[in-house]
Amino acid sequence: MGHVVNPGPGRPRLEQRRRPGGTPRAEILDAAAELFTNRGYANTSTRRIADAVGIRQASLYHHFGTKDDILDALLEKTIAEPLALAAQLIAEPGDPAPKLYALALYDTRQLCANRWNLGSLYLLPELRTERFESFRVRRDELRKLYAVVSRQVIADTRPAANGTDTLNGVEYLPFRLVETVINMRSDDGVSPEHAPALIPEAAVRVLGWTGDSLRLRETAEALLDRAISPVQPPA
Amino acid sequence: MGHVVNPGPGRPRLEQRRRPGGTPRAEILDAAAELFTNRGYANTSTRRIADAVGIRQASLYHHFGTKDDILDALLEKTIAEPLALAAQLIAEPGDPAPKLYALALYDTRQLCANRWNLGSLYLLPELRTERFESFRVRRDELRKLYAVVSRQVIADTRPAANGTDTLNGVEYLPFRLVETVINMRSDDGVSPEHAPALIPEAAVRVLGWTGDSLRLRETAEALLDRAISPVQPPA
DNA sequence: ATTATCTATAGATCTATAGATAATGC
DNA sequence: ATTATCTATAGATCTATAGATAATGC
Repeated sequence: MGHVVNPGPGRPRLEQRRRPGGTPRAEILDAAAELFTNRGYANTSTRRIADAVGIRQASLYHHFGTKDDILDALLEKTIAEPLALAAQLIAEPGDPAPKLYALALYDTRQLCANRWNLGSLYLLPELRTERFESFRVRRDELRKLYAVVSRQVIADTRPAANGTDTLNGVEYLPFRLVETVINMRSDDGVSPEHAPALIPEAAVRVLGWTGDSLRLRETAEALLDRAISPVQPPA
Repeated sequence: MGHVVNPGPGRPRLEQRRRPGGTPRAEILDAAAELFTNRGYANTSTRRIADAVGIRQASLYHHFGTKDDILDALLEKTIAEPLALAAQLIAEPGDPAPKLYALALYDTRQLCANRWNLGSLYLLPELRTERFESFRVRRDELRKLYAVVSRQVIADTRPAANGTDTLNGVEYLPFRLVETVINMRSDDGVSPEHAPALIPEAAVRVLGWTGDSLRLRETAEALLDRAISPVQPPA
């Protein structure tokens, strides 16, 4: 009763495997993501994570050194792809507006589509501790890349406004607009259906960009197709 | 050593009073706000709050029934004034754009000026529990009032766009824009200096409003002066 | 009598470690 | 030999309650 076919080396579990993910590590991360987002990080005990996976509490420590390591792994997964995409788009030639739109669209879709709303953990005061320094630095990089493209859009749209005194912090708004998807999802309990059509558009408009929305979106989608496809394994 | 002049009835404290606030309750709330925002709610023990106030851990329970009650009191204080202002502005006659601008300006200023960035606690998963139902309802009301004024601004600016299919969720963006001040302040460690000049303007522009910024701001400031002054005690 | 504090503690956690055990694969 | 699990537990919390104590004010 309860014993299952063993999937590999190691003593078998007492209970059934009950989580998506091919490895114990993936199962633990999925269970932790659900519990952290629904009940809070500090309020989720390692015991409870283990229960959700179907292993004993102490067995978690074979896969992660500390509870903080689990949270850090989850946060890192949310930031890696947006960061890579932003760097890639900036390195390419081309108009900045479609780049910003593409970046915002990709992030918005991810924030809507992810199984758990992990962005709701970004403001956890726990992340201010030294343990999460590396995550904070990487998120800071993403924020800066958004600002770089945003300044390019402003320079492109209103060349006269390039003086420092007219740049009144508006370059940081596109990133913040994308972040609002986290709050929308947290409050509504479901992924905000309008966000992918709304947020990227607002991100360029708030910078003063005026132009044809449909054409911008098409160009951005094309950029995304080219940028993301090489990431897929070559079959 | 450490005995002080007693401020009222009750056994005197062993330690000095060390917090702003005329009452023990106010001292506790200030200490809790600092600790909750800097170290996290679940990571802040009642012992630590008491230490910060200069009383014994058990003495907290004379002023608050549970730890959750402390958090709830802090959250309620952040929502009461914006809610009253929003209701008042909506009840008044006049153009909607200055109303929305005034509301956003008031909230942005509060979010910047408050001693602690309590908004960073709004996404705590702990707030999903039944204990905080009443806070969630009140915050929901504020969100809805923002949407009401936003729809009026849209109807005023583009009467043709009033059909449901063209209202694609943009009515909720002004509220979300104001919320971004919380993230700015959390990431920057200081109050975002540009926010009061940036956010209210973005809130109306994102709805398609076009017009003279300076005049809008003046009208909104006048609205605020009239709306807030009756709240002050009549000397 | 009322108020605000104190000391002491019950009872329930929680994280992480030590060391045993049962698989696979060389 | 390596891997992944298990049992058992040390040591450190943490919230809330019970009941005593020292002020003020009627």
